[in-house]
Amino acid sequence: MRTQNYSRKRQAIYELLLSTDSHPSAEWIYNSLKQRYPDLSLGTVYRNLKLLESNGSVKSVAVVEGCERYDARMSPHSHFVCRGCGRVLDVFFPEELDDFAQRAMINGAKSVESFNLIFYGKCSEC
Amino acid sequence: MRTQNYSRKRQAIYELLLSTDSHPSAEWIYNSLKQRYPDLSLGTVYRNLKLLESNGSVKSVAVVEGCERYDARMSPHSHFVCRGCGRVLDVFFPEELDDFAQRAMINGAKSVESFNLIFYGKCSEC
DNA sequence: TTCGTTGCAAACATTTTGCAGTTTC
DNA sequence: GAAACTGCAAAATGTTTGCAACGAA
Repeated sequence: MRTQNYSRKRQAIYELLLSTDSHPSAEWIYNSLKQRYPDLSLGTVYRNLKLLESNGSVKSVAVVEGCERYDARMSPHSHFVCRGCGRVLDVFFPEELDDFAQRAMINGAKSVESFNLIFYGKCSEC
Repeated sequence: MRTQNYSRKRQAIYELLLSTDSHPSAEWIYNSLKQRYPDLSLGTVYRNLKLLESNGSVKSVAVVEGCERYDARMSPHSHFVCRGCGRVLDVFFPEELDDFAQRAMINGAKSVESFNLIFYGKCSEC
């Protein structure tokens, strides 16, 4: 990871992600911060999301309708994606799943670093 | 699903997907079939993949480096994506996972139709 | 004859990038 | 002052779509 300076906008993006559980897209973040930072640009949001991701500060949790969705909650959990409205909800799974993941037979894999579990269906408002 | 005619190219796309376990992208399919069908167009591949998917004949199993990857093997299993080369491997999980999926606590979901489990890591050739 | 299918190219939408100016340290 | 960061706009990318011609039933 390359050394990085402090950046007020990066900080704001990160804090916004920490403060919401809506698993926002870059665009959503951009629109949310645009009022407070009128000179914010979408490119900056994208660049900082990538940077925060490579940091391990945030994660891309799903791609919904072509848009990457991010989460700053880094504790192990998974997600539910509503096929109706695209909402992304947190799903907490029993610890057994982590064990399970270790035991999964994966022929041809040298190392397994992570996994991503996504449920699909309809949310209660759709 | 709208009524559909026989189409030689759709058939070829489907059979190609059945015959490989490489979980190809639209582009890969296009290049593979281009020799046999010199007038094949990429749009046709995309259209038919969507159609086969809405059919339930194939599935999109992952997005790797921005490309949708497809599978015609419809029995329940999941996938391993190599972070080095983008290879997609089949992963067969014990039935317990299906049970587990039923039990996952999903607040805010009305119905859960499916789930998708993807492992990430390095394959044995990377 | 009807309507599904196709090639082609243009359109699209999201994301990335080059550059010149600004900020951080 | 060096290197990181940013806005802007252009470019790149993967995918979708409109249309006129073609093919299947």
